[in-house]
Amino acid sequence: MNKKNELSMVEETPVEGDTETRRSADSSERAYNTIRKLLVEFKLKPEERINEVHLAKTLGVSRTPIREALNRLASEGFVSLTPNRGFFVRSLSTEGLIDLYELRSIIECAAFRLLCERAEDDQIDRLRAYWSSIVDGYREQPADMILAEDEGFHLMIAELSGNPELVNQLAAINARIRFIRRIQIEHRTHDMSQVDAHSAIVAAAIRRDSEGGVELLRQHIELTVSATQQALKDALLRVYSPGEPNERRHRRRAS
Amino acid sequence: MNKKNELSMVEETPVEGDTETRRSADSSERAYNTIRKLLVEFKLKPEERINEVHLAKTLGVSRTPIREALNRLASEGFVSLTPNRGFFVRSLSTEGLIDLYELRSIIECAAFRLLCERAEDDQIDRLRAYWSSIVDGYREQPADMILAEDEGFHLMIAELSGNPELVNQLAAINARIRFIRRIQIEHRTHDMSQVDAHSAIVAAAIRRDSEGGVELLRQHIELTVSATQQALKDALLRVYSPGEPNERRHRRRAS
DNA sequence: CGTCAAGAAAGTGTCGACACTATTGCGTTC
DNA sequence: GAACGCAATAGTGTCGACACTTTCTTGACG
Repeated sequence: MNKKNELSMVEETPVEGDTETRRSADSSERAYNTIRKLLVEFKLKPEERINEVHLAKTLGVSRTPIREALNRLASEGFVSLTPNRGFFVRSLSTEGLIDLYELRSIIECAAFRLLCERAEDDQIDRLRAYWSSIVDGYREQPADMILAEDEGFHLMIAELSGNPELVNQLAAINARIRFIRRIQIEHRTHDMSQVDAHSAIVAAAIRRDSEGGVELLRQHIELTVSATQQALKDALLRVYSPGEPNERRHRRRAS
Repeated sequence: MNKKNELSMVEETPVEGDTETRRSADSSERAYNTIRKLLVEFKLKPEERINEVHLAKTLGVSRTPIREALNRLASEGFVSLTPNRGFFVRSLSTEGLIDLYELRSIIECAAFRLLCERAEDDQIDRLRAYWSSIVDGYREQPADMILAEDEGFHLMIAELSGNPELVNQLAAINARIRFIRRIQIEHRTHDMSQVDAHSAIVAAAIRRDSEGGVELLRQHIELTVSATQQALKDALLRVYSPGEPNERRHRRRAS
């Protein structure tokens, strides 16, 4: 069997240098983070069946924490579970992504409205301060940094809505679209417009211009979507790169 | 042997009558459903620590499926996980509930707008047909039935938005507030208004009156919230009722 | 009497093993 | 040589066991 697979490039050290049977801190949590990263980076490919034993060996743990992680990832929509057949990587169509962005837009716009209604002045000022603290040199950051700061900005809006459920939802959505956002950011197609948009949104928040801010947000996100669609095509192309056979597709008997 | 504690009133038969070592169909799934029901019905009380071994014995399975179920329930917000200390039943404050309803309102209103924009005429007609098929005798149904039909109605709106993510979100939210909705429905405080509201919403959908329908929905849900707050108080009262001793859960040998 | 420490008990986190199910591969039949 | 079993293989679902951590108990000390 070939398959000294491409997964081994994971930076997680399989086993710590400790001869005794000392268990590592929290296998389940580490497994969760690692697998999620694999999914996010397309190391595990859409539609692919996930082999638990294989993964367990790669991460140097037993199947138990792997399964716990996969269960969590399943309820978060990263993978799906078919009884007696195992976990499969969620398929990622363009549609699916658009749906997610639409959901994100809904959540964020609603959050902004609530922010305008409810947030204290000093909270809004914290938003302003946060953004102005990172706006300088925003473009020059590495992609991961930009991504984190952008997510932070939008999450802060959700927080200022005063509804923690909105924060949770947005965080979950972010996690699911992060991989493609990173790709998109690396393209750097519309950097400045993003910076401007954030500033404009802050301004709208300060004057508590609910409808104006919502419109800005909507456009901001919509702009991202169209840029993202192109990025997605590139990504998919890269994933299913012609070099790889990648064809042991699972067919259950077609009736 | 069996301690016959209060959990055993769960209808789940611990072990199937099969002499051979045949495993039951899907322990994990059954555990998930059972535990969720326990949570929904306050058999497991807010803030309470969940004892895995105990639960495992009660359901007649090992801890593995229990833990898988709990992990799922954790990502769905039913329970929380503290490392090395285990799972705890999510505390349920009135605020938390209001936040959830607010989220629900956001999702549903957005779904209705999308429905007005995108749904085909025959889809909307299916909504109308579904509602008119159950509107007769709606009041006379048992609470569980009403609940299911009401959820079905609202889910259908989400489906007609064309965005499956909205359906997922709404379904998840429904699961989390179901327990209190049932209690509220048993109170039967505003039956007719609910029936009327649904009919009015259908009418708005038919004439694709986006804003009108949204307003109806918002009011409909808001009405539910206020009715629910009272129901919640009753429920909490019942849970922590002084009448029931109910305190030998994990009180091992009182000295 | 309160408080603190050490030991006991209870409980979680992970493991390796094994039963059961799905899939693959091979030989047989038409 | 395609379709159909049927055995071999691979992989998931669940279990009981045990190491490690937290919580409770007990008893010495102030």
